[in-house]
Amino acid sequence: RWEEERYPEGIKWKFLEHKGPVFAPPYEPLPENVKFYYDGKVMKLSTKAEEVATFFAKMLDHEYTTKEIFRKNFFKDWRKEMTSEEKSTITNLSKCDFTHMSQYFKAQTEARKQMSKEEKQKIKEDNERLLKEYGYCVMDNHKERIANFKIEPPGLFRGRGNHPKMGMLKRRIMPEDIIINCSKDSKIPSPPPGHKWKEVRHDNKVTWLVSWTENIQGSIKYIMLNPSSRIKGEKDWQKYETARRLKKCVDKIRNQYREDWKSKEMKVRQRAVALYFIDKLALRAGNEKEEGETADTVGCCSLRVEHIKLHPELDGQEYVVEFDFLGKDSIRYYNKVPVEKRVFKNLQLFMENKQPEDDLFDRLNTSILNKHLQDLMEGLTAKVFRTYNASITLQQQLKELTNPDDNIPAKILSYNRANRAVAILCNHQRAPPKTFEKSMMNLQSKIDAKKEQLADARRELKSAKADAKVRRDEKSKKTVESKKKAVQRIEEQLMKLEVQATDREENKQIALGTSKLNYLDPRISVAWCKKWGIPIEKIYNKTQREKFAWAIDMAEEDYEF
DNA sequence: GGAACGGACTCAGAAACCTACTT
DNA sequence: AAAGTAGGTTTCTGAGTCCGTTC
Repeated sequence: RWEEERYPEGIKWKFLEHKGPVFAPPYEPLPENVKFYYDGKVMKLSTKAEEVATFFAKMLDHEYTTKEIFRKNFFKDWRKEMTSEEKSTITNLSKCDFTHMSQYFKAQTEARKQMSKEEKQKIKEDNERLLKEYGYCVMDNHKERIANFKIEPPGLFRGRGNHPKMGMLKRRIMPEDIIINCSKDSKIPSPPPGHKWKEVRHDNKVTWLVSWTENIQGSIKYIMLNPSSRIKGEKDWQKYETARRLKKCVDKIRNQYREDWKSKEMKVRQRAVALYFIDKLALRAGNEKEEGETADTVGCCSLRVEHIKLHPELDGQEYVVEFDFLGKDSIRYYNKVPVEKRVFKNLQLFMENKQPEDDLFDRLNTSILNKHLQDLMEGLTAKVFRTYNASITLQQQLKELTNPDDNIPAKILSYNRANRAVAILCNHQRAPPKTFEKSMMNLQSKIDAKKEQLADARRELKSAKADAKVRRDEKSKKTVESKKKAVQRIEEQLMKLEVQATDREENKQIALGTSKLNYLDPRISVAWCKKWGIPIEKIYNKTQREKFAWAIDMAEEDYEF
């Protein structure tokens, strides 16, 4: 039971043994008959140049490949892989014809789909073997699942949003790039034959097993454990405990920042207004980013003047702030929020004599803000507000929306609605599924069919009743009963379908997964299930139940966040 | 102090994959 | 009964937060 184990400060484990990473399969050159054309003429590429060309060919249908920056970055990196002859011939990407290669890959995909059962079974078994050998490690006394034991294969970098580095070549990771972390007394994983690890270290103050430096941003990538592991679960639990501590002092903090709106110091005022946004709107902290290295996105502290508009009055409301900016993953945040007069006046002050591209909070950054929060409560940082507000919203919404008389599907709809309220708060959006319209129509026709079926069943019941009135025998009574049951059953089915339709419609552009997995104290959901007799499987699938195992056996129906 | 940087960890949506149901 | 589809699940890897160190 991991909940009971304790480690000295900063120590993450005592024993760690694993098999090291699985490398991407080596490049397989294209068959002779698959051609690349330059300027209308067949051209045989060197293996290295060909490999990079296939990365582009595989993405040909994606709109990425039409973007100027993507093409420019790709072409620059591709040329680095070319022989000098290739370099002198291939000077213009627009003259490159990858369509034959692209068709070949499509055919391959198709062929994979068409494989016989036996072939598919064999692949499945191979994967299982790989998972069994490399997918687990031993950390202290537990065998634990590893999250990502496969090294990322080479390919073209695809950032999110308008990323300046899109299209750049993500190089192949070799054993010589890899740092292994494990305990001294474990069996140290061996590198592939003929290769060496970059380094083997024994650092039990960190949780990762393998790391390497990626070539696009120069950042470090890690292999770590699965969410079901002790080390992740314990951390997750701690996160929610910190948020619960915030619950106890949030009123005090709110009073404090409201006072600070009046401060003589500009820095304090900015801090207080920013904190108000973080608290009220669940904005992210907003670290500074290096210009030109990433997409231009912001969070609270990095908001610029151009990201907000002030409306002294809008649609009958006073002091409205209109937010419009790109947040994490270049997801747009758009919101019109009535705020307190003091906040509004402060914002006007902060914006005075500034250009649109100037920082709104020019005296503030996340480090200043977090230092202040640390003084208000131990372990408090900006992101704790997101966790706190998400979880408390779920709890509140569940209380408000759950109708004790509802059946299980209707209660689950209520749960999803509560979940949705949180996703909206946290601005968790998704692109509407490509098949959305169609699937909605299918569902509607199912509903129509069910309605007809219900009408039929009701007619039959009516005539059975009439019949029974005349005959007054046991047999016709029984018929009435069974027809009644049929009507009830169909009504229930119809209701289920309608609930499904509502749920899906409301969920069109909302992503529930992120909040469910990362922001909602799972004990709230577990308690709710227990209270209303909802099977936990209706709320959490298998993976989620594994991740939240700690909460499932911890929480009783009276759990309060 | 505070900026710059490296490092380690959480959180993010898209895409690939799988499976159960239809046709 | 094979093939096609829809929708849920898993994988993938990029994008944040936050902390410690150094100058």
